Amino acid sequence: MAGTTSGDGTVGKALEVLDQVAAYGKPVRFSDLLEASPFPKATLYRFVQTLTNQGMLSYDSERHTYALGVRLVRLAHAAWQQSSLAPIARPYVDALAHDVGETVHLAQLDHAQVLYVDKRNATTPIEMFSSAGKVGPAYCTGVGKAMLAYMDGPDLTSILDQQSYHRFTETTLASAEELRSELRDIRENGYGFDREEHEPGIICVALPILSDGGRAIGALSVTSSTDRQTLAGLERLVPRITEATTAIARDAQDWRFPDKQRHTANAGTK
Amino acid sequence: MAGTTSGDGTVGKALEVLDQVAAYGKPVRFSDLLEASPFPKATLYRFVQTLTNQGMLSYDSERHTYALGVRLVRLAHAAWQQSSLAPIARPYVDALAHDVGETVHLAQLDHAQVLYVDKRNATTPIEMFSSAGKVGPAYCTGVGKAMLAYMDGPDLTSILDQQSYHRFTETTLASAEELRSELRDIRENGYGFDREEHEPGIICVALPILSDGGRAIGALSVTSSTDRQTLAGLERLVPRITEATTAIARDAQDWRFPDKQRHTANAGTK
DNA sequence: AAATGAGTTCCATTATTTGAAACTCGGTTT
DNA sequence: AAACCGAGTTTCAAATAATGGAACTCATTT
Repeated sequence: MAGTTSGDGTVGKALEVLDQVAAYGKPVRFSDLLEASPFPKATLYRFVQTLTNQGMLSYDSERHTYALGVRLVRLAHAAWQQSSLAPIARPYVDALAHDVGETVHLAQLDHAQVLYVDKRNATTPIEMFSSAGKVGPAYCTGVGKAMLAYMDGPDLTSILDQQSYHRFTETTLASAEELRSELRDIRENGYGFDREEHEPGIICVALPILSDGGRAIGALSVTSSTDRQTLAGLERLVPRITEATTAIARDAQDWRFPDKQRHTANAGTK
Repeated sequence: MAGTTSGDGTVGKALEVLDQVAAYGKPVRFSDLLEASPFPKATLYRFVQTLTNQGMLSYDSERHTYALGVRLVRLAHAAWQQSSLAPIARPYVDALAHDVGETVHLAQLDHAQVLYVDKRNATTPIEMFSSAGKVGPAYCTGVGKAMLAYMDGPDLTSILDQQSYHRFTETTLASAEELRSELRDIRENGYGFDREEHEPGIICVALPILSDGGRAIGALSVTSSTDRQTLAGLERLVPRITEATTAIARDAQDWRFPDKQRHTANAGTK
């Protein structure tokens, strides 16, 4: 009991402090932190000290401010490599982006949100963390819907319940019912669209990346604007995108679980 | 006393587990972790549970494996924005890379190591996390030496003591004494070179990014190969790079500490 | 010179962590 | 089929580490 937010003992509380610093968005003084914190001064002080010792926070002794530390960056780098599809998918995403000449997104599901883990844009060369690491809504993005389409039961229900269903545009699917019906269509077709549901003028086609077990372990989308493209035009890219998603799925299976191979039902297709 | 590695109570130990998972490099089973861990089974078990609850680890229930969690990626995204020079430096790094047509690195010091926080390469467009988040040795890289050159006293000594002084190449400075002498030169000139000290055939020129207080808050380097460039050729780029470093230093001052402005001695140079 | 306030330390109390051992549960061996 | 095995999970009294009210520094303000 005594649950503030997390409930997971000391470690949970310390991590809460990390989030607080992250939420502040810029280097933060101790007193600012104290104000926004549920912990008494001495306690918070010790947390901040520990986290700083550990490299999770960095302390600027000139300004007396704390910021998120570089150890996080190192850990995130490792997280990337081992728990995201990005390193596996890279060559395929590169090739796909090159071939289609449009923006390509690689995303995974993080609880009820979409986490973008990679992005390739034909024109602007790089966006670093600013795109990777970003989160977005699941219910009104192509990649989000493509992944949700391959879930069911209580898992899906729980996620659908957590969506905000904010009506960003005219076409936003703003209820769980509409969304469920859309998800059925997507599952039938094997791909789905974003019909300006999140941003006016922005459309995309998205495909899930499916594990052998049929779970969506990620999704790939090609995004464009209504100026340049039509939904039909994007739909013509589906075969090309499918090449990428199946290749990524295959490699993910091999790489992440090289020893324990599964009852590979669908092997040998080409 | 009782010092395993960190010593910072429960939080330190939990973070140690995170590092362990990171070091493993791929999804890891509980028993593998247990083998490599100084903690008894029940203790480790609770840590892993807590970290999973907290989203710092993710658990794959099909394979019974743990991997670094996505919360890290989100936190790192924030760390980037607030505690690295990357977002501030971006436009200048872009412009510099474009002008010089060579690879540009932006780095910061993380304890005794160099942490690369951004990279721009004229030819290949993107490398995402694979470059950002990477760490390298301080004593034999251009950026590392450029930053060390602006440290002194016990801080410097402590860092010099932590270097491995592995002799990567013929020209590697393989002792603290040689390095100290080199650092003096760099401080005098305001810039330094990597004379194939880390990798044969790879040379670079590096400049520190200096705060008003004269501390090196980062470094910028232009890297090339002996095939294409000479040290003298790189040296000719120093004025152009200086433009970038001073601009970044100025913006860093303004952005990170917008309220408390310093006695800006060097303002108005175009 | 006194007062303020941010940041830091102290220390007895209290709650949490600790870890050996016991248990559960799939799967394998006899 | 019964016994076994090993990975993973839970239990609980003892030990340890976290807690936070209050006192203290030290720089800045009035």
